[in-house]
Amino acid sequence: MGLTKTEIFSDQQNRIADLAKAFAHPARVAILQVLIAKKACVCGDLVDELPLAQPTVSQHLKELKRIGIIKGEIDPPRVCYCINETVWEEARQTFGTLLDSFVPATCC
Amino acid sequence: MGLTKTEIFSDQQNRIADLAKAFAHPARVAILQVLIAKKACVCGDLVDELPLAQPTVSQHLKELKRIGIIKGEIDPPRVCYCINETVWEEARQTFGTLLDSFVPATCC
DNA sequence: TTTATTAATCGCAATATTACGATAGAAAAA
DNA sequence: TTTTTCTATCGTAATATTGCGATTAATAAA
Repeated sequence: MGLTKTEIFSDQQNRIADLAKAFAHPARVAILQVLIAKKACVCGDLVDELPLAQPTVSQHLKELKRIGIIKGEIDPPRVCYCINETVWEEARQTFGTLLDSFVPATCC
Repeated sequence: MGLTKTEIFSDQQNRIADLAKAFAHPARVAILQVLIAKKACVCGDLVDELPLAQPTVSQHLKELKRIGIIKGEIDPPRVCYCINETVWEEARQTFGTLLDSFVPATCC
């Protein structure tokens, strides 16, 4: 089917999954790392930094914007992208809480 | 194409992406949460806990095993799944480091 | 106005993912 | 041995994702 049954999971579970998608592709990881490294926001130099075609980069940027973890400021003819501090913090909290919720115990 | 060009990204970037995939689907988030909640490892009750068919759950478990974040001990006819402490810690470190690497600055 | 520059979008092709019914396999229980 | 129980795998269908060439849109520059 390829259709995730989002309606049968909690909002929290769906949000975690969405936030994780921001990091679930190496190109998006690379994009985020570049945005972090260049403290100021990088514009279309992203295309130069990455071994991907411009439309492909643009598509990943769109996905990251959909998730909310980056934002783009239009400064024609360029667009300036940067990390969305609020959502980044949400991700930090979310994954922090989730990853800290496991307490090792004797198991299998 | 649908084919991620893994070879053009670093091992680190590919590993981050893979670890993120463990959390990038609400069903897998749910599975991991169940495994954490039942301190001991849960067997096939996962199917009862989740609103998904048994083959679907099995497929998600396979993906989680591929990533390494869970392990399954065969105890016929059951299989006992649990969090792989080592890989979970790797994820904690990985996402911790990544998410802490962003320092807010004046931007767009 | 014409020409660059930059980035989004369209359209397509290829592959991946998600889901599940049906089936198979493996071992315990009857 | 037959049956039951549990889980993996197969096969299939539907949708999603990834990637890119070509095009478009928007603005600045010439």
